[in-house]
Amino acid sequence: MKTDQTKSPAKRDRILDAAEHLFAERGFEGVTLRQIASKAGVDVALASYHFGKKDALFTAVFQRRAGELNSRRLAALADAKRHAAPKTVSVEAIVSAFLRPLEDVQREGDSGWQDYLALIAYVNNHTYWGQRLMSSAFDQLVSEFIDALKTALPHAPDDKIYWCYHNLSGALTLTLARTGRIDRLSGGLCRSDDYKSAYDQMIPFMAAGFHHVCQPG
Amino acid sequence: MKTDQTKSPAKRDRILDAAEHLFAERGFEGVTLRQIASKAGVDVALASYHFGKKDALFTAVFQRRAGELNSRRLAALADAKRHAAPKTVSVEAIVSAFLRPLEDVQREGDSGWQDYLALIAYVNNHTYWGQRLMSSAFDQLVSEFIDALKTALPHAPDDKIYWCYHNLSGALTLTLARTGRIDRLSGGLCRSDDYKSAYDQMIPFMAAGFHHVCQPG
DNA sequence: CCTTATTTTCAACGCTTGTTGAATGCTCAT
DNA sequence: ATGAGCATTCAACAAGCGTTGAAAATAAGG
Repeated sequence: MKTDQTKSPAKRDRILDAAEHLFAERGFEGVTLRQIASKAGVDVALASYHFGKKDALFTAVFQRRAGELNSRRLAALADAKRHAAPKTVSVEAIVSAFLRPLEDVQREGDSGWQDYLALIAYVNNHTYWGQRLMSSAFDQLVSEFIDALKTALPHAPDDKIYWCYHNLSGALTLTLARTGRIDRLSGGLCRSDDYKSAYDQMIPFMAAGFHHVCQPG
Repeated sequence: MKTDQTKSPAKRDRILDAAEHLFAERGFEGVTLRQIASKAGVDVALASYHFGKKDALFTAVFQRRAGELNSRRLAALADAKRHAAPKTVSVEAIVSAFLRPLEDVQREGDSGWQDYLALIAYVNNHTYWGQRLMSSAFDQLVSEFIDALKTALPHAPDDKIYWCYHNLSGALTLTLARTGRIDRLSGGLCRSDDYKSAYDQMIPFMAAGFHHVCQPG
C-alpha cells in the first residue's frame, strides 16, 4: 500500500514489456491492445485498467526507462569531465559519454533495453506527436551535452553546434532502429546488432565531423 | 487533350498526393483510407478501385517518385566524376552528389517532394516492412555511390565504408523527417525546413568523418 | 445516335478496434 | 472468517475500419 508497484509485481510489468516490444517494432497505431495483452498473457481490459487510454500506455512505456538512461549518460559525462580535469573535456570524450551508456545497457543482456532504444528511434523520427515525448524525456539531458560541446569548441558558432548534434542524433537514431539495412547493403559484412562496431566507428567519425565543421575561420 | 496522362483524369493523382502527405505525416497504420479520400475530395471506394489494397496504395506512393530521384542522383554523380576527371572524384563531391539533388527537388517548390522525402525517412526507419521497400527502390543506386566511395578511399576496408555510409544515411533520414526537434533544441536558431543550411554543413561534416575513419593505419 | 468500356459513387458488409461496467478472484489486516 | 480493497476477467458496446458488388455517371468509338 506504500507504493502501487509493490502490489502488482508481475502482470502490470508484463504489459509494459510486451507493449515496449511491439510499439518499437510496429509503432503506436500498428499495434492493438489485444496483441499487447496476448503477448503479455493477460486480458485486454487489464491494460486499460492500469494505464487508461492507449496513449497513456505508450507514454508510460516511453518514460519508464528514460530516467535511468539519463542518469547513466550524465554520470558518463561527469566522469569524462573529471578525467580530463583540469583541461576541458574533448569532443570525442563528450560524444563517447553520449553513446557508450547505450552500448552498456544493450550489452547487459536485457532485451527490454533493445526494444526501448528502438522505441526512441521510432519516436524521434515521428513528426506528429513524437516531439512532445522527446522533449519531455530528453531535452534537459541534451542541453547538458550541448553545453559541454560549446565549451569544447569555444570558437564555434552555436548554430553549427546544433547542426552537428543533429547529425550525431540522426546517425544514432538509425543505429537504434536496427532496421537491418546495413546488413543487406554490405552483404552481411556489417550487422545492425553489432553495437560495439557501430559505436567504435561512430565516435571518431562524429568527433572529426564536429571539429571540421566548427573549426575557426 | 494536352495532358500526357489522358487515360486517368486528375482524381487518381489527387489520391496519390493526399496519401503521400498523410502517410508521411502519420505512417501507414496512422492514416485511414477515408482520411485520404476526404483530403483528395473523392469517394472512399475510389482508392480501392485504382490501387487495390491499402498496402498497394502505399507502395504506389513510395515508388512514384523513386525513379526520378534516382536519375537525378545518378546524373549528379556522373557530373562529379566528369568534372574531376582524369583524377578520381573526391569523397566530398560524392556526398554532395548524394545530397544536393534532394535540396534541388525541395527547392523547386512542389510540396509533394517534401512529403515524399519525409515518407522515405519514415520507411527507412521502419524495421518491420520498410526494408523491403527501401531495397527495391534504392539499393541499386546506393551500390553505385558505395562503389564510388570505395574508389575514392582505396585504403579503407569495406566495413568502414558501409558504417560511414550508415552515418550519412541516418543523419540524412532525420533531416528529411523534418521533426522540428532542432528548432526546439536550438531555441529557433536552426530550422528543420532550412535545407540549404542542413546540406551545407552536412556535406563537409560527412566528408571529414569518412576521411578520419577510413584513413590508413 | 447507340453501344461499350471505364471511372466514380453509393450503400453496405463483416470484422476489429479501444473502451467500459459489472462480475469474479485474490490478499491481507482485523 | 470476514469484509474491504485492489487486481483481473468477462462480455459487450458503439465506432470506425478496409473492402466489395452493384448502380450511376462519364468518356470513347463508330
